[in-house]
Amino acid sequence: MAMAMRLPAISRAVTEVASASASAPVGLRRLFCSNASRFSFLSPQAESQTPARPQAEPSTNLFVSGLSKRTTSEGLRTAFAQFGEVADAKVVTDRVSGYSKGFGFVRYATLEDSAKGIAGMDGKFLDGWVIFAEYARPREQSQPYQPQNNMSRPPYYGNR
DNA sequence: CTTGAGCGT
Repeated sequence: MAMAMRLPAISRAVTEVASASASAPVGLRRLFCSNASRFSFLSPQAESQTPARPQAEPSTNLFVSGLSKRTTSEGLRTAFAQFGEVADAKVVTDRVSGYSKGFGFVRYATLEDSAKGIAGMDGKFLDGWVIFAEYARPREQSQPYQPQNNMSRPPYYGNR
């Protein structure tokens, strides 16, 4: 009775690992599959079909995630500067508390440097955490601060 | 103020 529970529990765990690898972000997926997906001659369709998580096109700007919440913008710049000229490095912090959100951005001076930065830093350790570096998606809103929530509707307190 | 899977006030 008690022994019979063990085997299903194991196979369930295996299934969960497999599905986690399938639904994980591209950076995280490298943990499970490494570069094996590059050799996709066994399943040629996998290459032509758009994966669930499309990668951003190459840019000088890098999205870096998996950061320790103790990693600062200066630490980020120092780590990535080994592989190229860093024009800007920024750990994203909560506006009110000021604490790191665990990801950030690194902008290199050139596309060549940003490619070397990904190659050199993606999957590496920084402050005790495995970090992921990939090309950043273009920002959704433009440069000056604009609240994404439409609070523009004036308050209305009834008559008069 | 350190334990998340995340694209910037």
